[in-house]
Amino acid sequence: MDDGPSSPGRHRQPLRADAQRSVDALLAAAAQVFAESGVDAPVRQITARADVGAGTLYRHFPQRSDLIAAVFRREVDACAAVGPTLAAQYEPLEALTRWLERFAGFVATKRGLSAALHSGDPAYDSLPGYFQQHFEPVLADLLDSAARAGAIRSDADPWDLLRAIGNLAVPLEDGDDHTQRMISLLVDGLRYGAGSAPRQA
Amino acid sequence: MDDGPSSPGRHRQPLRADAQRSVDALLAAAAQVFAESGVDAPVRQITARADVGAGTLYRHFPQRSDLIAAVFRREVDACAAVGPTLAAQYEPLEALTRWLERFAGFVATKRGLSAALHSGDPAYDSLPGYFQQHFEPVLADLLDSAARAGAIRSDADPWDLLRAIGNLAVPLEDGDDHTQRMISLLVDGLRYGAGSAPRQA
Amino acid sequence: MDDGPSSPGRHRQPLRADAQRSVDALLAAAAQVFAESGVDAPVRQITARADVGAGTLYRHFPQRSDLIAAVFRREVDACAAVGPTLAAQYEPLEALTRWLERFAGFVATKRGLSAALHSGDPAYDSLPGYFQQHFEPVLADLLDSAARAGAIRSDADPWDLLRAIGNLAVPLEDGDDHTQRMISLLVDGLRYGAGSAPRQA
Amino acid sequence: MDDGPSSPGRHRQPLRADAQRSVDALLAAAAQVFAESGVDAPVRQITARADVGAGTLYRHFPQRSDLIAAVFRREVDACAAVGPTLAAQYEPLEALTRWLERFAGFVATKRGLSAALHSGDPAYDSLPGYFQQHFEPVLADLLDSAARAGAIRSDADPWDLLRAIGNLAVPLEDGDDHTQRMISLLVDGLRYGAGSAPRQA
DNA sequence: GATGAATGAGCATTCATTCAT
DNA sequence: AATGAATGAATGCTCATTCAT
Repeated sequence: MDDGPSSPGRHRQPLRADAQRSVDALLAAAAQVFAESGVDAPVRQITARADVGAGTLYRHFPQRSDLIAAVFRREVDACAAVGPTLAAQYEPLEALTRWLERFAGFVATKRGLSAALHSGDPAYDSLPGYFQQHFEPVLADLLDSAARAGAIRSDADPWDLLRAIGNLAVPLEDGDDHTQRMISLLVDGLRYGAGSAPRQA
Repeated sequence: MDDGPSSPGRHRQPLRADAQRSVDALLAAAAQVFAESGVDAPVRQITARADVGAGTLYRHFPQRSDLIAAVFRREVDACAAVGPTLAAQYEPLEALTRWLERFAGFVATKRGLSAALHSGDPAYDSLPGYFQQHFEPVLADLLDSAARAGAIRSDADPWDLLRAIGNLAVPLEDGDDHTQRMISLLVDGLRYGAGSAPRQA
Repeated sequence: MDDGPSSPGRHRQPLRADAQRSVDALLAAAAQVFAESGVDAPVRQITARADVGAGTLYRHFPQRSDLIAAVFRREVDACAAVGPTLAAQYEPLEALTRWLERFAGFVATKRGLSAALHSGDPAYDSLPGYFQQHFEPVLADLLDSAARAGAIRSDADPWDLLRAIGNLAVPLEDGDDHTQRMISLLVDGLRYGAGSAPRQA
Repeated sequence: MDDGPSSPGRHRQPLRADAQRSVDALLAAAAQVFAESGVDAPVRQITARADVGAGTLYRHFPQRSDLIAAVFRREVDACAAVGPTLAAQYEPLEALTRWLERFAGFVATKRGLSAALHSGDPAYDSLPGYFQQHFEPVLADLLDSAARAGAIRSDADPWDLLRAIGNLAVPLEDGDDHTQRMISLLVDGLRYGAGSAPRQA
């Protein structure tokens, strides 16, 4: 399921020790830089922090999106993995809400990611597919469960919701829970018109 | 001292004829350029189209946001003005929905505006205030009416909603009404838990 | 006939004093650099020597070939102008030979020019036309006169000869008159088979 | 007669089998790459095609010119060998002309070779000697025969001619026989002033 | 006031060569 | 011997902003 950093689909190919060191340094550096300056931070900033030549970065991550995907892979996996866990622990609606907040948390710390996704720059072309592939099934399951439980309508499109929250979830000043309120509102929208009425016992 | 285009609050000081001509040309040019290439299009593109020197632009619009605000002023005013009109023509909930879609339409055609607002670049610092000042009261009224009519809850924060839709409203491919669906969902969220139950008679 | 450096065909537009200074500095610097390092020397080398920003160079000479043409314009003009002069002073064959040597002298000091002409790089696309336009008519006249005098054949193609000598005329070590010998040989080739026999009185 | 590819003068030392395989692969790959992209094609292109590490190339061919010479050795030998053959089949002048065209054909397919020879880059220093050593005697013989037959003058310098045609023979667009015409012209130059007059019986 | 020339830091990217593995 | 990862200087080019004219 996992392989060399730049060839997400091929057969695993063990990296030489020095290469592995470089890749690790780059991922760590990029993670920091992305957090501080956004995903479109200058390449140099990353290589400098990783103490690595520019060519090394391009060797392992020929496309900018390759680096982004690699940096976020762990986080994406982690976030996606939370879906089933929540589904097992909470009742469907609660699980859904919690996961959306979790997902928003993931997005919010990725400054510039949303912009990059819509920039039209071909260097980012592969990213939407990457995210869709990893997140859509998870959300689809959560929506299904909630719908089957009668808690929400059954016509919600998971990709629609992911895009919406992906755009909504902007980094905020401390103490501002705008994103959370908006998620709550969206979920209420899903509940509205579901089989069971909202209020009355 | 004057309120040349960049100082909206001061005492009016009529521009010299040539200055006025420059400002007009810049506004027209910027409007076109923003529409074609987004609000972060290169400055030269604008000055070239306006047939004006770069210095002239900086004289009248020292900050990028000054130009953006000036360019959008008419559209902002127009969009804001639609609020009362809709309120007079439709029942509260319908008016609210329609205006939010109108507002989304405004935002969607401003490529890069949302990104600019969150870029952290001080050149855009004054924009959020500008939009808040013009749009918030309008939406507040619409929400109030709808709430008083019992169509939606009464605790909705207009600025929250404006920000949400401002982020949500991304330019889409033809035929994709993602934004409209999401607005509808948000409004349903507002309706959920309002005095009257959604479905049953 | 002559205008702004980058717009060889338009109406003359007097340059501002500072612009003229920059252009002059650039031309002087480029001339030196081309002589030392060839026409594909790094841009930076030229701007540094001219004490001018990189943008200034690109403003006046958007294409590399624009700079080359401008740098060589004087020399091209001078070389082309020598044709009629020689034609007036010497008998046709002598004039022809002398001009070809003069032309070879022009080419020989332009290191890399010939290579640039054949590099396929679009940045040099306009150069062949530039040279053809300036040199071909001059050589055509010289060939015509010599042919009419019966000194050479009448089927020589001027552009063919220009290309040949353009390639032939490579910078040589001091004291090596390879180029001159080859020109002489080519001219002998032209004489061969002309109306009058070579040797016998 | 032959030794390690890079040390033409030392005592023969048979290569290990794997080393020989590498060298062969490199020569084959380089031949293809030179034909497609010229002799100054990126090194990586060659090593990639040879499926060999970069270090391996540098081990066997420390200088770029070593590789070029090795790659062209067969072709050079073949071209040189044609001289005597032609001399045996045709009368001297015809043989001379045909061989010059053959030589031009060799040069013309080596994109960038002529430029490399004059680049001043020390990596190419040894090439002129290599070519001189192989081609000069062949041409000297052809010139001698033609001169002794009275078809051309006797003062032609073979190295001069080789250089001239080496420069002249530039890759051309299809259907353009510029090079052939120029060779013909040069040969006519050689004929001019020879013992026998060109035309009159 | 207007102009637009000049600036020059900044960026992505390539590639010959070295050297740890 | 072979590998190929790493290096990092070098290069062309852009563009916001300033300031001489």
